[in-house]
Order: sequence, then structure tokens, then C-alpha cells
Amino acid sequence: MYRTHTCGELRGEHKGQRTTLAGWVARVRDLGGLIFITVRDRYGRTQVVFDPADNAELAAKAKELRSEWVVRFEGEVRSRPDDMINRNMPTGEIEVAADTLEVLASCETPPLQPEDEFEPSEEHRLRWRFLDLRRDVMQASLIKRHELLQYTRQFFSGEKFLEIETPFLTRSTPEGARDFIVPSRIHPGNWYALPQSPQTYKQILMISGYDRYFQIVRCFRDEDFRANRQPEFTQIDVEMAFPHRQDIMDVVERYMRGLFEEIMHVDFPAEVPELSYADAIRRFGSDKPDLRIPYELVDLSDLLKGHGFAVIDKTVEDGGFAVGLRVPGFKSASRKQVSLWEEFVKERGLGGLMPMRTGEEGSWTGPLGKFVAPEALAKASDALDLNLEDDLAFVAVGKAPRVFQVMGMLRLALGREFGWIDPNRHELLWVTQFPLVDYNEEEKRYEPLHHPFTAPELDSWNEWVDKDPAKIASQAYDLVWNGEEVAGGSIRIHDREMQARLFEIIGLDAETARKRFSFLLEALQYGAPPHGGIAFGFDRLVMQITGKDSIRDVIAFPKTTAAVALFEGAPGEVDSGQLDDLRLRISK
RNA sequence: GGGGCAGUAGCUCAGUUUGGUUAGAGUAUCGGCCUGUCACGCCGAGGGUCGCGGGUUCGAGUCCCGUCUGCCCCGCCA
Repeated sequence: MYRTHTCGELRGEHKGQRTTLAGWVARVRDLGGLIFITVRDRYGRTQVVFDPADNAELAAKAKELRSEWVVRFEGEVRSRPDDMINRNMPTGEIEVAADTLEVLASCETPPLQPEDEFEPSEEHRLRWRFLDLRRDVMQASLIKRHELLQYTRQFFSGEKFLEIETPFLTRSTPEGARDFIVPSRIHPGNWYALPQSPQTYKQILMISGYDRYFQIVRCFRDEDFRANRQPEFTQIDVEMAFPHRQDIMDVVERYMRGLFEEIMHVDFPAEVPELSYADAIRRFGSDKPDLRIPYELVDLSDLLKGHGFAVIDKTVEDGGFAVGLRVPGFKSASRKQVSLWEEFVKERGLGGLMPMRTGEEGSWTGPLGKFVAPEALAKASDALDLNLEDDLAFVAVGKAPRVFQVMGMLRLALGREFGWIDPNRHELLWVTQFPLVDYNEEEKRYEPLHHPFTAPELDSWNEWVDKDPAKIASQAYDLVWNGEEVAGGSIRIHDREMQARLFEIIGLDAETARKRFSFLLEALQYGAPPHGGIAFGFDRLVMQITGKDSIRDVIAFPKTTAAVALFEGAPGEVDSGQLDDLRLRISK
């Protein structure tokens, strides 16, 4: 090896030892005589000192060093003078007095300096990713990612799950997201699709008797992207045969406990509450509520209706709701501040936002105060837990679920704005009892909320299947961590009759269903055990662990929001010869 | 598909509100000084297609139209 130690390991106890280090020049501090070099590698940083009094020629050579050169030097580890110890640096007790210096590679003036105090634009960071990845924070994130990968394999393997790979070149199933497709050379006009998830394969593995399966696998979805969504992303895919819903949730909780304790080194939450989908929407306006925010939505419809306030009365008569949210300490909000938040909800489809608060004499102000009886407002204020001295509540009306969802978005936005979220707190919960299907008004048909293999809760299936399919509850469950959906799964249908009936409900005729899902439907006829599973969004887990706001900060080579790889330049054109092989022509 | 923010020196940004002298700062680079620094310090120099195209104007970084790129959000997506 070129080195005897890494740049992160030398301590006081090594003093007097000979050492050879290699790494990148992070800093040069040329004091005229003495020259200090901070050398960096993935393990840390070490200060190297060149003293012209010891070796003038070597010091002159060290003067030439610049940022990001790759160097190697030998020298003696020595403790720094007492008042020169750097407490902020793990290796700050010592320095290396170099007696040789070798430049392994010089470096052009770097377009991006991988040092913390420089914060280049994300575009620039992605263009020069190989330099960006040298930064301490990026290295720390990718090291955490590695630790989680290793822990994940060890955990599931320890619980008797088998890691089995599934194909990337597979068949397009036009349910769910848009597929990325790959043309076949050997079968012109035919296409593979990259998997949106290994869903069908893992179910087939259950049918094949591999009763506990997991895979850390790349998935592909051609949709629009966000801070927490990439066109390709990594899932921890898990499936079990013969489980009850609770067995899967138990495995997941054991996995999460280890993740908290061994990877993050923090306490696992005392409880992981379970919340029904309906309650999640009603109380938080979201199926992935952030429980770190202490304030909940309150349904004020019954209290505020019937006072002659037309907007409210009409909405409630039509089956809509009046929903309130406490905003502590915001009583003195100006008209302008209020209209800013009103704009927020209007952009998301609500008609307006009413402040509910008392004026100087203690009487209620605004349109609510004008139309609604004070006693009703007092009750509403109790329900919201308002402190009339300081607080204000926002009230909006509209149809369910939109009014709840938009108020939920408002709750999140206010939480960020007013710092209601304690970043050191961790809140996990299960969201369960999702509807099995949802009625799509535009397409006039039922759609699976999850995917079409999700099993219903048997009682509700029997009760509603012929009357009102939208009321059927599914055996699906999502794990939500600090407002981020980090895992989702379900018990699957293993009964052919039920599967066929569900396809009927969602308007897939037998013929089409057979074409799209033939291999799974066929397998279901040959001894399918009860089974179910879950998939974790691996990148989102790493995001949570590292406290990052963007999935791109935990992926070595991510894409932009327009699905472009700025570093390697993908997507790009191909030779016309390649197109000829595939018998493809680009129409203008 | 829709909305918002941003694009000025290698990099990070000011200047754009109200059009007007030679477009500035920090940092990086280059040169000089400096023997205990750790974002070393001090002095000096070079460095600009103001994203791109068009328009208005005597005159555009600044106003108007279009367009590209990045980020955030809605829709979409599990």
C-alpha cells in the first residue's frame, strides 16, 4: 500500500511513530516559513507540517502544493504544542512532521472546492459530482447508506429471509406509473419494461415456496420528480408466506428498532401508533401525517352550520365540511399575512381561508364573528384548544377529502414556517384500513388505491362488495416516519375467485386481465399460499437517517428533476446504426 | 400539464424596484511579504457572451416577448 495509516486514525498515542499518509490536499497554509497542509481522505483529515529549518528544499517543494492534489508523504507523528491542539479535529492532538513529499497527481484549478464553507449550486454540484462527492458531508451520507445496506442484509437474512434477484428486463404492466421501456433487437416492435417494483415476481416466489424473500432492488417509474422522488430508486422488497398482517408489521418494527439503535444510535419510539386512513385524513389531512406537529385539524361543521353563514351552510348541506386549525401565537397576524396563507389554500383549490379570533373587546371578529353565534364560536375555540389571548385559528370549507388535504398541507407549511417541528424528534406510525378501491370521477371507474393484488379485509369485502366497493377496507399498511412514507405493503389476494371479482370491479375484463397479468393469474391456480409483504423506500430511509431534505443528497449519481444526469449526460442520442438494429425511426 | 423562485467573474452573491459614467464584493487563480497556522493574515494583479434569441429606446444587466437550464410546489406517482 501507498500508506501505513489513513488520514483519520492518528492520535496522541501514535506520537513518535513513523507514518506514511496519502490523500488529497484540502488546505494549504503557507506562513512564509512554516507550511501546514491539511490532507484529506475518506477517513478524516490530518495536519502535515513542513519546516524549512528541518529541510529547506522539501519546504520549497511543499509551497507548490494546491487544492486537491493527490500527495503522499512520510514523516513522524508528533504531538502539537499544548496551545496548538485543535479540539475540533479528531486528529487535532497531533501533526505529522514530513520528511518526504511525493505528488501522485496534480489537479487543475477545481471548478468546485469540496470544502464545507463553499456551497455551490446543486446544478454545479451535479455537473462536477466526482468533486462534490469528496465533501465530508457526502462521504458521511454514503457511508451511512452503506451501513444501512449491510444492516438490512444482515437483519433479513437473520430472520430467515432469502435474498433472490428478479429481472430488470420484464413485461410492461400499464397499471400504476408510466413504464420505462426498452426496445428488443431480436423481436423488433416488442418492448421490455423496467420494473416499477418486483411485485408480481415476489408473489410468484411465495407460490413457489420461498416463504420469506427480500431484495434490495432498483425500481423505475417514469413520472414527474420531486425532492424525495427519482426516476430510479431503491426499495427493500419483502414478502412472506403464511403471515397475518401483524406478523409483517412486527418484522418491520424489529427492523426499524435495529435501524434506530444500531445505525442512528438513538432510542426507538416507545410506541408506533396505528391510525386508520380515514382518521389520518380527518385529523391531519394526509395519509402520511407528520406527528411532530402538535396541532390537528378539527371538524367544526356541526358547530358552525345553521347560523345563517351562507358559505358554511351551503357547503355542509352539500355534504362538505368546515375545518379548523389552531395557529398559536398568530392572533396579531396582519391582513396581509392572512391573505398570504389564504393564497396558499386557494392555489390548492379551496375558496378561501377565514381567520377566527377575538378583537379588543373580546368579541369575535371577521365574517365568522359577524354570522356565527358567539357561543358556537366559543365551543369551536374549545375544540381547537385556542388560547384567545394569543392564538388564531384558520377555518376553511369545502368538499372532503380536498378540504382536509389542503388544510393538512397548510398545517405542514405553517409548521415549517413557525418552527413547530423538532428535528430531533422521531415519530413513526402505521396508517392502515385504506380503502381497497377509489372511484375515479374522470374515468368513471374504480381504481385500486394500492395495487390490484391487495387483499381486502374479509368482513368488509363480504359486506360491501356488491353494494358500495369504495367502502371495502384493504389489508394494506403504510409506515410513516416524520411525515414521509418510508414503507408500504399489504396482504395479497391468493384466491382466484376474489382476484377475478376485483378485476371486474376495477373494470378490467377477464381477457385484458389475463393478457396483462397472465403469469401471476396462472400461478394463482396452482397452490398459492396466503402471503403478504411490504417495500421500504430505501433512499427515503437514508434521507431520514442523515437528516437530508433531498433524496439526491443520499444517491451517489442522482438525476435532476427533469430526469437528466448532468454528470454523465444522460439521456443522450444514439447512433443511427443502433436505431437500425432495433428497426426504430424517430418521427419528427 | 400548471404555478413559483433562480440564472451577473472559475465559484458564492450584490447591482434589476426608479434604464444613464469604466458592472462590484468575497473566495479561487497568479505575483510579493510573512516560522504555529488550522476558513492563516497582509499587499497587488489578471479575470465578465450579465443563460440564450428577439423587441422597445438616443441608450438595456435593469423594461417587454419568447426560449433553455436548475430548484420547489400542485397535478401525476406508492
